[in-house]
Amino acid sequence: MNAPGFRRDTAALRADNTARVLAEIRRRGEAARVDLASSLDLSAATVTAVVADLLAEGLVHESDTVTTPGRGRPRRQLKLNPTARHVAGAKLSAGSITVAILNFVGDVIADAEAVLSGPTINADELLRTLVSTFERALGDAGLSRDDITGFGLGVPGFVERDTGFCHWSPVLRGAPLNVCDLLRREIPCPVSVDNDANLATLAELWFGHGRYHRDFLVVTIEHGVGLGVVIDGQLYRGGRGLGAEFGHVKVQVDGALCRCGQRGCLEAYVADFALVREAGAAFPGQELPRDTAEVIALLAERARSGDEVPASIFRRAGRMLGLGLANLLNLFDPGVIILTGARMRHHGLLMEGVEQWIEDNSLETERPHVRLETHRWGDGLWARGAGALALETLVVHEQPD
Amino acid sequence: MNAPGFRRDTAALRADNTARVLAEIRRRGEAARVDLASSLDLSAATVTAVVADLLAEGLVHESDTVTTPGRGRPRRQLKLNPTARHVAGAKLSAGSITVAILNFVGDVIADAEAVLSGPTINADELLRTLVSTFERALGDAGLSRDDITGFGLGVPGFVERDTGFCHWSPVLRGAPLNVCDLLRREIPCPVSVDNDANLATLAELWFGHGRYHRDFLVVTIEHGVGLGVVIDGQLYRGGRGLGAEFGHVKVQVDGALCRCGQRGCLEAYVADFALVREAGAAFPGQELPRDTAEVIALLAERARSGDEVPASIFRRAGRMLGLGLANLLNLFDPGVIILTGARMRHHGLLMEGVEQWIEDNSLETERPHVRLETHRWGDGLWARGAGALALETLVVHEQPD
DNA sequence: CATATTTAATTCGTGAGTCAAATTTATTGA
DNA sequence: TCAATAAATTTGACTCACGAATTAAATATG
Repeated sequence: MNAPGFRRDTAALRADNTARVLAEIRRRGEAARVDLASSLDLSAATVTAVVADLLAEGLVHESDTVTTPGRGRPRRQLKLNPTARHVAGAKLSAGSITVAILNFVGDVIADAEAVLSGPTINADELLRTLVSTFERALGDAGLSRDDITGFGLGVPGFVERDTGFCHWSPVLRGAPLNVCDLLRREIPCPVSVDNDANLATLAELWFGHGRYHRDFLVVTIEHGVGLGVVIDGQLYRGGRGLGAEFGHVKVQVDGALCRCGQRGCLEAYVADFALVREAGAAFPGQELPRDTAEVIALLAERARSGDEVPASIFRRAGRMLGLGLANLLNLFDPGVIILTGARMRHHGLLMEGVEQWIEDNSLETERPHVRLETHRWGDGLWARGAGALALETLVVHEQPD
Repeated sequence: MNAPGFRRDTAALRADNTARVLAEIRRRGEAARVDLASSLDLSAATVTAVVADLLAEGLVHESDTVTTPGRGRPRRQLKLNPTARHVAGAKLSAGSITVAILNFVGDVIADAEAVLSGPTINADELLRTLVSTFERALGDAGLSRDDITGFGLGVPGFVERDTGFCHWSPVLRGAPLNVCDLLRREIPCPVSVDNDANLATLAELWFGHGRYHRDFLVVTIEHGVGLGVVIDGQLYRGGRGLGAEFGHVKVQVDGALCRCGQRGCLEAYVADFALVREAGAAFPGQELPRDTAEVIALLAERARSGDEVPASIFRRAGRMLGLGLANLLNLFDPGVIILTGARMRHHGLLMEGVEQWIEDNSLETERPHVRLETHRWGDGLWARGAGALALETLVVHEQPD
């Protein structure tokens, strides 16, 4: 949008206003035309025209529920037609794939999960498992492939949304690889791929806290550390499409080895694998559980019960995270940072002192401090974000109507 | 632009296209209508209409020079009318103030400099010196205050452009302070204030290498370390207007003390004062020159002649800079980084190994590497950028015509 | 030298968008 | 039953950008 060479004629104007109306209705759940006019700063006439088109297309319904705040002609509430479109959102994680089916409103109406053969897979297994899981979710939703008009997939690692190119992933072997092309073999509708942290951010932007902010950051802490940057209501992916790689920001010169092969990455101190690695050193000779999550739970338990060594592991991780967050503040100056991801379960341990650390390491102004919002969302978050990605492309593609 | 509540009617469309035409002419120096149409992806009819308005307003002139590339009707080259408007740009540095007068094209037609009473000044001295230097420059240009339609000022430190608020500056005592309000007392035209690194960036964007890129970073190394971020052709100032504070990004946990009071800031390793501090330790008991630049020149000379201690100072600075730059790559993924500022004179020493460092510390992809462009611009850079800031506000303000 | 060719710029007609103002619609309060 | 009120729609004026046709101004050509 707004690209160089974007033709700014009146049709584009209308398309833009239509998209804004649609987004506003989704944001509010339901809204009367007056609401839209005042929120979007459009004239009532324009809103009427735009809405008329949307009603004719069947994308929006007029609800009869007459909410009467006083006298005067009652406002007709507008809602998105949930069944107008359906999209699928999928997320590749270490060891599993989740697929969700979303309706036009953005509600998850069905989902399915598959366990993978190991922590990393190849392209072949990705495609096979993805399709079968997709089919299962479709069955649950009572839909067929042709009912799906958009497919979004989240992949951890260095993924370019525009091209669908995956340059490196901790989960997917065989990179560099064009994931979009791969999926298109089996999926008939438009396919989009993005970094998983971007999808979590999209979910926040469309359905979560982000609806009420135009500029914010989302930091995800799970198997890795991810970042999503929202600037003026839009997800920012970097100048060439591969930015916001927070997990591989360096927090230490010649620091700990990261799974990406570099040294001193934030992930190498904060992510699952880093904590597990430390656990190995903390309990030498001791048998540790196979499952990563269990190791971390154990570590957390011991830290909480006063054991100094595991406590220091979390302390160091928190300090590095704080350093990284402080740097984000310096560079992006957001009003809000949303922290999310599974690791937020051990939130207390990790975040202990982080806020103080941030405060100590960011410039002092008279302005209100940045707000840190911790958002422990369900696993659905990721897939829902992938669905949002699909919905996004959907809307864009539909504009030339 | 594109703010929530931005009314997208046809008038805004025209205003936007007008601004684009103006910018394109300035970018190219001169251009025929066909050029504009193809570059901006507008129809010839639209360009004719827009240009007609600009000609009528006197902002643009049609040059008679008939450059004939072949047969056919010769193209009429369009140029900005240099004398259509005049603006002033000023820059506050440690120990001096520079003021430049720019014509509508963006050429510096006069400038003046004043030496300050010391490395830091108060608001009173700022205003007094600024006005007297401004008057001198005006005299040189043969203009009066009323001829100036915009005034831009660059201040190092934490400065908010939107409000004109200076939260902290290494040069200006008495912060927090609203610099815009201060200047308005004496300057009759619209006043804008911004962080100095942003102005250098604006200068690159309007007049320098940046004209050929839509996404890039500018890193300034001088008394401090500054950053400017250009996203999609627009200067990005952070979510709340105080972002891109590269100099105070932390490159070391509990690191060297910075003049801002925090620890581990990049500036505390790379900036002038950091090098001088190190020089003091490198030559204990030895008498060092008073002047910062001289100390650094001495340091550089000894390093070049093989003295290991001063060499290590530059080496460490370069390494920290490399770390910081690598982090910028991870977060912004620019295609180009422009390095500028006075310290680029010792470019060789500082940059030795930095490129390697960056490469080692950024993710490996099959894409072309980021391009590092070193741009040793004259001192006029800053003031010219301040002028660009003034020109920018000018154009925006003129749109509602 | 007259004419065709080529390219730049302008003009004109059309479709579409937005807006403000007037109008219609639906409801409440008196 | 009838004003008052507020939401939604319709109407009319205006502007914009576009494409096609037209005009303008040069060069090439025979």
